[in-house]
Amino acid sequence: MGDRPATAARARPGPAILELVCCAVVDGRLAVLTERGRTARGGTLPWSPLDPAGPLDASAARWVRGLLGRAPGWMTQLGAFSTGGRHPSGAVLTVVYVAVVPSDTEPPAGFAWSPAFEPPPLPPRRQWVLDAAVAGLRDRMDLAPIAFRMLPATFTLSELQRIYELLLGRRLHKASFRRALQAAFLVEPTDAWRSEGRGRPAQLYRYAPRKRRGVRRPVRFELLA
Amino acid sequence: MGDRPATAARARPGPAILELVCCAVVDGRLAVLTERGRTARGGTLPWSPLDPAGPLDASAARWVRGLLGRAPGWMTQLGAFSTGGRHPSGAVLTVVYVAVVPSDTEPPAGFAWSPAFEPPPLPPRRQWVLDAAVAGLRDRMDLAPIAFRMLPATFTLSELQRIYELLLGRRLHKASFRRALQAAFLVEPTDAWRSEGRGRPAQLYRYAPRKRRGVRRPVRFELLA
DNA sequence: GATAATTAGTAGCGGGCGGACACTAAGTCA
DNA sequence: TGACTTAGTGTCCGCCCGCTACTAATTATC
Repeated sequence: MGDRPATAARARPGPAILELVCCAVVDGRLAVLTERGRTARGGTLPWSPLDPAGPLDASAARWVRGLLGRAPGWMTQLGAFSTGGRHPSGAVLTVVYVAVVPSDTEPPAGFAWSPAFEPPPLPPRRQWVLDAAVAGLRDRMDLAPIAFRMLPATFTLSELQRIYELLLGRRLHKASFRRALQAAFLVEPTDAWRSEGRGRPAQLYRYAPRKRRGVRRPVRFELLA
Repeated sequence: MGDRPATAARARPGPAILELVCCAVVDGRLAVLTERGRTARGGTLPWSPLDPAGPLDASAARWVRGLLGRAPGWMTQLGAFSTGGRHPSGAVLTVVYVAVVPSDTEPPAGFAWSPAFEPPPLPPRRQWVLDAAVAGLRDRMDLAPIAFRMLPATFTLSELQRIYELLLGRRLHKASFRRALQAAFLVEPTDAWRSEGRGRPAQLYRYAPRKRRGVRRPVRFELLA
């Protein structure tokens, strides 16, 4: 297995595609963009043939921007996976990207928001990719402004906290959440307030991160295995 | 192994390859496995044509095991990148894997350990991949037993701490490091001691993680951007 | 209107963790 | 024998994080 063929053409794989897990919070639940009624075995995720010219991230960004009609709030590559030869496109290799968009993003024609935690029946490989994508969001949300990009330009701190709770899958304590947020210099208050249903109106904030260079985490051993 | 015509690459994605960033601690420095004298523009990383059958992780694991003569201590996929059409194989897509092996691993014929932080001249894309790989190790070493798998079966706690310091790029405090390690139930002492040069002999430990279910991290906002 | 209910936001307490210093232990080297 | 080097531990202290309890401001209900 360590040998190389005389010509690269021998092991030439079939075409590769891009696949997108696009997440948003819709109706208070985490939702993912799916193409409906695509195959008998279940829905598909948005996909596109891969443009091999230029950086992959740039190609993916262009495609997603065209698909959604707007640039995603945040996007990253999840990884490459073999399709097992079962993807409708005939591709054997798929590079999966994960994106988040604000709640008010309209799904493109032919697509719909599906609940990420009770999605419509998906083929096992795509279900696995979806789970991995949500886990990837959860793992990175303390290093990248993922939650902030799932919100409009101004938002209440309760809305922000709800996004964190949805992605983390557990309740958070209000006071602790706000204290940590304040210490991180990530948001600044606006002079606007919003009254939503019952209860006291909430102040609106905007995402305005300050410098904060060189925050060194303590070493932690959190491996469970 | 000449370049593939640009038209063929544009018509459909050309072949893809696997590329490996294999790290170890050699002579007290972080080292990466490189193939020497491969091209005039600089060294290359180990690579192989991609086997499109079966899961990518399994294909990569088989290849790396054959290359090194032993299974890597730990391995994960870093991501997929376009080569810019400049890889000697003619591939336009490369899937990069990162692996770590213990210090006593002999480089295969034609390969050598190069210092990861002052590597031989590498083409810019490969240099970028190498940097991203080291950063990936640093980011994941508190969630995966990366440091432990760069050591032999038994090791001293000072050796373990030195691996953390190399990957994190900063000194750690001995007492704090051991306290956190103890609290995580990751190692157990053996009854062997090792005297290395001057100073008091150090007790040898082995990696023996215990259960530790459900350690919930506090929410932290560490995004700098 | 008065009162309850609901949501927003803050104050303060207490435990635990992590960084620092200081110390002991046990070997090598002159 | 004493200086030096490395291993390993005890302890203090400040800060972070979770919790409880409180105030503030609006809507719903009678």
